[in-house]
Amino acid sequence: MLELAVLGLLHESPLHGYELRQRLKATLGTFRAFSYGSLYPTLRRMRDAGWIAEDEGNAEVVADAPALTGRRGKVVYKLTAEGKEKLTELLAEAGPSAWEDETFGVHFAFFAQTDPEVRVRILEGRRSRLEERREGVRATLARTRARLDSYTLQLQEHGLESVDREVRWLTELIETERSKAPARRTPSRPKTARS
Amino acid sequence: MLELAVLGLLHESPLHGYELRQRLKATLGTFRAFSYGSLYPTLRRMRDAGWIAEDEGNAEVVADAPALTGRRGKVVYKLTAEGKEKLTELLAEAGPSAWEDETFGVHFAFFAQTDPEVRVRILEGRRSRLEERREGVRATLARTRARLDSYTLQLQEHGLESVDREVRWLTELIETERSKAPARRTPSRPKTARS
DNA sequence: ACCGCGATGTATCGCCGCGATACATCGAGC
DNA sequence: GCTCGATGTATCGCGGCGATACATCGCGGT
Repeated sequence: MLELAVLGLLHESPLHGYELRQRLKATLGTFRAFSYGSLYPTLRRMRDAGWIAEDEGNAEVVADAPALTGRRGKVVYKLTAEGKEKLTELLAEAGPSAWEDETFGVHFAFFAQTDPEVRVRILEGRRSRLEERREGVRATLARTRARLDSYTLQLQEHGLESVDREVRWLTELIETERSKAPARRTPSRPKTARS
Repeated sequence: MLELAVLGLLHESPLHGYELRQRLKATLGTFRAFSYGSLYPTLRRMRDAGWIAEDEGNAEVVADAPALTGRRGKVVYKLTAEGKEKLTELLAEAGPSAWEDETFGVHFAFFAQTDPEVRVRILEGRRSRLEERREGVRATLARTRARLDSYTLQLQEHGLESVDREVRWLTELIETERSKAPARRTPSRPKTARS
């Protein structure tokens, strides 16, 4: 969700749309771009919801250009108290919504602001989500393999390897995360064998 | 685009929505799912455009259940002549639209039905698209690296590696493709499949 | 003999995000 | 003096998604 990303970014410092977009690119990299076609409407929505406020102050810049049709100046946004609250709430979210394809990366990008326990739960959730998908695809593939041409097959196998790779990455991250944290009475099973 | 996938699948045999969805899963695997929320509206659109036709014939099944509200039977779709034409047209598409993230996989899945020269051009286009993105992200990363926390950094680097991996995959495929084809000379005029 | 459940099957709704496009300002370099 | 690319705000249509609703069918369990 773009909202979390905007909240997370604005938590560091007030920004205007264009900067927000640059920061989004710098923060999410290959993972996601977020076009203006998403950004501006989202900003509007968030402002209407009261999570962010437009920080006027560059109004003088406008002064020298009088009655120009829709003269627009920079619009700087900053977090409101409700916005901070919402951010905290979203950051604490560790359920399914946080391990979806599109969402996970955003949550991960703001892990520095996330509670360590929540981090592990998101990581594990994401991993099982991926493992489920992998098994589903593997099952289907086993059933239909014979009927598929070589290109389709290669696509499937490449995809499966990609998923595998991400699972391995997540496993590493989980281990690092666990070793960083003082071995708190682990509520989840220490070494869940194969899933 | 879902349309290409549907056309490609129906080219093999007539199918109804549910089967189409199963085939979609079996064909695209991890790459994409395509929910019913996309499928049915698309089917409607394609029918209205005249690319596919509803193959009635299971109407008798309905007979024994008289005035049931919205009694629905299977709706089998098959390709029309225009649909076949459209499929040929889409399969010949080798321009930017074919190397987009969401589109590429669908094109690839139907490579068996695609002209060998077009295959190579799609593969190469996809690869440069990915390389461009990678360089862009690398540049941004070099500029901002110092300011990023370790999680953001890890996300970026994982993403970069994924892109790298796909580039390598594509390179292999291109080589295989070239060695399969009798080393034809530089394609007669790029035809620049703009659009 | 009955029931429930999961697979089969069609369909819609609201939301989100994308790419394209338009418009406007500004500094740098030719 | 001019164009060009970066900075900047904004909208539009559309394609896809997840959730949801509804209906039928065959199977296994009790």
